[in-house]
Amino acid sequence: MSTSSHSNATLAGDSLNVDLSAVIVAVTGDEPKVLAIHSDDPGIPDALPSGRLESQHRTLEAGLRSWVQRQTGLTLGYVEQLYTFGDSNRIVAGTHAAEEHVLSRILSVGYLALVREARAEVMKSVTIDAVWRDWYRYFPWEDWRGGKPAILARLEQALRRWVAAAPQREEKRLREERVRIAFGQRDIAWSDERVLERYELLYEVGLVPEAHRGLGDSAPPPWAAARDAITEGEIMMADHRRVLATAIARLRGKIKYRPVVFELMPPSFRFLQLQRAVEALAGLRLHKSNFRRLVESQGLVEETGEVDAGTGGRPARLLRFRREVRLDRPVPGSRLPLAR
Amino acid sequence: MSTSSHSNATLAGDSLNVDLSAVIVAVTGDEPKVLAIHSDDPGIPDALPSGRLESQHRTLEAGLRSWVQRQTGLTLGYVEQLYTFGDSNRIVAGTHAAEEHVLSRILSVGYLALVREARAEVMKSVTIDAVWRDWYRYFPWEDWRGGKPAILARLEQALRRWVAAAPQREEKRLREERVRIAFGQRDIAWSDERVLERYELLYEVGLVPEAHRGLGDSAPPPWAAARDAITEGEIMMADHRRVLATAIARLRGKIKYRPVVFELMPPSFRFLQLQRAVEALAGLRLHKSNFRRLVESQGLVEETGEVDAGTGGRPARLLRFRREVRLDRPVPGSRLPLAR
DNA sequence: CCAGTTATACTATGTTTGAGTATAAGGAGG
DNA sequence: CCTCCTTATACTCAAACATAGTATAACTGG
Repeated sequence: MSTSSHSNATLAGDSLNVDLSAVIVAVTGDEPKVLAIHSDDPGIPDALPSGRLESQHRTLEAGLRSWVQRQTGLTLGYVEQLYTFGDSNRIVAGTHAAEEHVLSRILSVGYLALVREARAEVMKSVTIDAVWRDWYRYFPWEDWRGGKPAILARLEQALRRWVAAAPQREEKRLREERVRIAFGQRDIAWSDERVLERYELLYEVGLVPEAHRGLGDSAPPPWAAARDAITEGEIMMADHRRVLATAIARLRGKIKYRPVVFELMPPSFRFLQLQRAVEALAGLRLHKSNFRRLVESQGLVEETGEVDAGTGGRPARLLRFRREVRLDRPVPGSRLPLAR
Repeated sequence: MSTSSHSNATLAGDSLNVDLSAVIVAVTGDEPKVLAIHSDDPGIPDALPSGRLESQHRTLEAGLRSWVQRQTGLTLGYVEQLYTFGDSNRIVAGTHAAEEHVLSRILSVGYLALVREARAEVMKSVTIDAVWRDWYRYFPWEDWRGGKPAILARLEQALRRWVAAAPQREEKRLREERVRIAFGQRDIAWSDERVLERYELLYEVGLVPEAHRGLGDSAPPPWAAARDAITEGEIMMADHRRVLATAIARLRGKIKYRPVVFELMPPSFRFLQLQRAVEALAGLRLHKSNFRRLVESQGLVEETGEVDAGTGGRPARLLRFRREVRLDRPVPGSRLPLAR
């Protein structure tokens, strides 16, 4: 680009690229789904829909929407920025090393998008293959709906070995505490929201295959003895699994105080259907009548007047989301004790 | 990349810069403070400490810390990413216009940092002058500790004129609703967290001077009749006021369910002092004994054993934050009714 | 018509919050 | 040294909300 060889380059001698990637979530039946770009080549892991920020994109969000449109055919509705990742991990050597050791730093802006039920409307272009995946495919330890997931026993075993392998006493205590908080042991309860914390701990400990990627030392550490432990939980391209973990954590937090689930529901639905959707996202089982009361007392839904037979039991009244409720309505209790 | 004349350029013909800016918060006495870069030239508004991402910066956060260190002499502790702004508003004409109409897009990553009480340790270098400012200087309508701020009456009046000036019926209803939610009118209560929503509404309506900046039409719209209304609330450089609004909103949300206030407190403090700090941030008065009960019941503090006389009343026991409490500990009530 | 499944109503018991009152312990001014 | 002002701390009581149920209703499939 004109003048000197590095003109207009922010990072002298380097180039700066911005990746936009989207975690597009839907709920089908009882399963939380995420849209993934899948390659037929078995060696290539799934990726999130993503692309580079281009100059014709007016805003970051517009750029994201246009990439998703191109890659999946989907037009996004609800979109929310998640986080901007820019670690040195993401500084990768340029493809043409001959060009004076150019480093290309990648800044990656992650987004969360919510769409209504996964229909067949996803495009299958010649080169790109977008598929809906159960998100627990990538995070099997996050689904507690059927009780404690079996894989956790193995992970916890490996984590205990890591704790035991600490060089000093103090270091050991710190490791112990981190595991205890992230995975809810002893007096601390499992928290559905600590998805990112858990993933990052597993990454750091080396219990997740991408931790040994591109670093030469591809041998797993001694505490990851059982080979199974590190192969469960499917890997993703680049740091997309981390972005997905961020998205799950954010969404799990948000459903507790904002009525965002309705972005994922069809126009009319049954109570239990709504409950199953929330359970799918949170990875937890909820108490039926109390959940019902919660939703009713907040005035989030109204009856459509219709009834759904064919559920295999007593027919249910169909509900719709009350449009009058602002999407980002805060909870009644402000958590701070206000004066007068 | 490479090959063509636009080698390594993400944005063909353009260059991409990343700005890092920090909202550095402290509480002194009863005032919420933010660190601002102040120019002696009266025509230049305050700015947030900020700088460009450089290639030697390993991570975005490291870049931020190094800029803050350089500009203010402060070494940051608690830091949290806020948001990445990348609107076309921020695409500004390059300094060397001769160079084939180069546009330089600015991406701006905002951070929130919390530091202990504003001490004199802020550096005064030759060129840069960092000062602690009461954050309500920039957002006078956000401080309800002394009752409804006087300026709000004027803003609401102007907003009513804007609503009335709507071309159609439906548009009018929409404007009415937005104002009602953002500013807490009718049946909706004022929410301390809707800082950004309020600022963006004022911006859109043109009640804030920066809305008419660089656009030629520097004349305020008819509904901003009273000139005073649009001059209150001090302006900041670029979109820094928006970044600050984002930071205040985030912090006000966070203090309700995470014990982050303690990042702003001295090593030991009185109960009322803690309450005043929270009140300063939230811009609201709190109920004394209920606040005390809340803090005590969560086990956030412990007595140091010492006592502080000299408060003008009965001497108070001094407290300290209980280190055992994890900083990002979630609240007990999960807001979802769990099963079994 | 019986078992299984889903829907919906209702209830008893506890915990948390909102809004106080009451009392304690200092300083300053007269 | 008594009174008023300020701050601190303890305690109370009712209303609101949450937890963990039970009970009953209404369908389907075999």
